[in-house]
Amino acid sequence: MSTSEKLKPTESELEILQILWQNGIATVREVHEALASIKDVGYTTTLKLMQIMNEKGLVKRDASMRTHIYQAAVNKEKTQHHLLNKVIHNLFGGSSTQLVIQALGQHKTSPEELQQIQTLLDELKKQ
Amino acid sequence: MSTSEKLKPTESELEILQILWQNGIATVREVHEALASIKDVGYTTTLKLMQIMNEKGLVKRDASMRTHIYQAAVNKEKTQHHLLNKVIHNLFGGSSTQLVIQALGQHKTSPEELQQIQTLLDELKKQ
DNA sequence: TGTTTTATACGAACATAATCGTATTTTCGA
DNA sequence: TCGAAAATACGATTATGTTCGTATAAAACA
Repeated sequence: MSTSEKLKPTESELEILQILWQNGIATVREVHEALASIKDVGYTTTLKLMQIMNEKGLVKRDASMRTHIYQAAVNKEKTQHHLLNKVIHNLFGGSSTQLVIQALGQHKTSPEELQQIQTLLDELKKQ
Repeated sequence: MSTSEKLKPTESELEILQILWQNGIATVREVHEALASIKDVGYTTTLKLMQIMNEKGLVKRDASMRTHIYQAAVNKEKTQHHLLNKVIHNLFGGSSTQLVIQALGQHKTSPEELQQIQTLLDELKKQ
């Protein structure tokens, strides 16, 4: 599968990637438990999804033991970057500023976070 | 269709909504020309999509004349808000700050836009 | 007026994603 | 050791989205 395609996981695949990004490595059972805690899903469904993700190259697995060990095969930041660009393009007419304004406006942001953004903003202003 | 469902247009539907949000009203022909200028698509495909969107309640149409007049039936800002929340949740673990930082970091932002964000940031800091 | 163009309606085909049942194998505990 | 539990493989089904061909009707026009 192409690099660009690999950065376009489906929504279900993204849920699994989130868990793998967080855990580093995990078995199907572990991923499934995490998923089952937030939604109603059967074990073999999770298994099948992870098998498909393996075929697509979204995850890697160590199949040397009976219980396979999975890990993400795509970079978290790259995936975020790619999907965020799509949102900016599809939803905000290409203006990241519009997106930023919407995002800041609709959520409660702590003073610490505001400071974090301020720091980044100051740096951008310098250039 | 439920309100929440209506805020989840597919990618193709979103392309059409963008055009309608921009134009206010438009015929199938007009929407199609706009689409055809950016991608390869047949007229009846665009027509069918807009018919489906009408059934779903994503658009409204005036069918009193032979050439129907379409307009968006969902609010642009609400749709942006809803989909952005999904991205924040699915992709950034619920942290809008992380999204903002990524968005600002990966794009060239003009001084005017930076100022715009600064103004918003100042307001948020006051509260 | 007769032919060509333009419009909508609608079904069918195709692609992709998601879900789950069943078969098979392996492991482990009573 | 034997049966239950746990794991993977895999096919089948269902749902959804996308694409387009054909039929039909209305309008334009030569």
